[in-house]
Amino acid sequence: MSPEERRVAIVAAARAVMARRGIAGTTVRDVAAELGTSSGLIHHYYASMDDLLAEAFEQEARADLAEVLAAIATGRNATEKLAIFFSTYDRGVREDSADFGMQIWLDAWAEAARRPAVRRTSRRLNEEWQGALSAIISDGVAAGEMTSADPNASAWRILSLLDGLMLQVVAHGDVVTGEQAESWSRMGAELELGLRPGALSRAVSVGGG
Amino acid sequence: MSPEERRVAIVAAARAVMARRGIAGTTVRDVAAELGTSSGLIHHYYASMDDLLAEAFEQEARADLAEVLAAIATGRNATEKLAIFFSTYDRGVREDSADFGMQIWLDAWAEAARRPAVRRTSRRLNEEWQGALSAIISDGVAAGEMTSADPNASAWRILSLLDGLMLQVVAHGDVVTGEQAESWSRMGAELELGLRPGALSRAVSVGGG
DNA sequence: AGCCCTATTGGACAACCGCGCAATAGGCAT
DNA sequence: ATGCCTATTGCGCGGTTGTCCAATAGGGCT
Repeated sequence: MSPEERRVAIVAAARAVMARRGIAGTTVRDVAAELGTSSGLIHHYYASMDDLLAEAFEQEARADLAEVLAAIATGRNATEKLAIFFSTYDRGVREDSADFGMQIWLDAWAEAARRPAVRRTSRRLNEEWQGALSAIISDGVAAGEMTSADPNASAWRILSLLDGLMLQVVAHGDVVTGEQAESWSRMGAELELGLRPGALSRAVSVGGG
Repeated sequence: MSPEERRVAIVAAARAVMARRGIAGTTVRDVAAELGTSSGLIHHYYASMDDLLAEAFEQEARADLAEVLAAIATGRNATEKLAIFFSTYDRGVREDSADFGMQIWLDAWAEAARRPAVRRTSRRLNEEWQGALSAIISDGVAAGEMTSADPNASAWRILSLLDGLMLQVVAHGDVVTGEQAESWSRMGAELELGLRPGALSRAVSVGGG
């Protein structure tokens, strides 16, 4: 296996373990076991565990973002794009929780205070999520589909509401169900943007329209 | 020192270390050093570290909750109580960040996946915050001050929006400022409850009226 | 075939963790 | 003063972590 392929394989293994055990729970030996190689090999390609974790978190988060952005791009107007945005979170919530990567965000936010590399990555990715939402809202306002006195603030509110609700689902289990988090965040967004109730709730088949 | 005093002193030391290093970064030896005693003594009073951390976190979080509830009790109607609720968060944001305990909530939510005792405590405290908000909203709706089709859901939305915004402030610094988080969450609550813009923004001096 | 380079191994290492235990010390009742 | 009781000590145990390194294996070039 070439050095380039090996580096890719190591990060892929780290992402798999991270999705299962979280950032804080990912160890060198876990990654090595996932990869089926020795632990020493990881340090032959990555100088420190912090570097590997930061790289793996960035790729994991960015892959998720890219996937959602691609799905959003198929929407034909701002309202439809937002509906698709929520439907991707819907899909994430309903999936087998082992595959759902929200736990790594909880770890990233908590670890941000102590790991500068993780903080920078986490912040940058959060800004990109907010920026994507803000752009959609601005377009929607310009097109007369929705109203917002401050698209920037609206985007932060919608994203933070979703994060806050998902946080309860992931951290505390069924104190808030995934269905409630999804439904409530849609309702919050509709209210925020002056949309009629249910405007974001109708099923939108990704790629189909 | 009597056993009762000693238990109090141990938890106090644990809270001090926790505020400085976070939940995940608090070890038996750290607490012992803070207390000026041996590490063995901690286990003479607390069966496991998980128990001690959960107890310390619970006291820290409950003290904050009690303080806010006491301030809220001075409000003469639901709208005023909500305004006071936000003003206490305002105070927290503007304080020296070293004293502001939001970081331990980030740790608690992340550690919930790995520490059962912490998860139970975190969940219970979050439910109490939501319950307090829900009660105020129900009263406000009954009194005709505000509207909510589902006070329970409204309370979760308001709390989650605030948590999500504060999360950005604590984890990422000035990507969202404390003032923005406070202002935006007030606006979200006003929208959620059908209050006129600014209804929750006017200054309410705690205890004064 | 022979050689060299490097990917890879597998374990050693020090530092840390929670936890438990035998020994001790110090106060209080007698 | 004596003796008991328990708070407290200090260290050791087993296990974990990230990191490092000498040894090896295996593939490509001469």
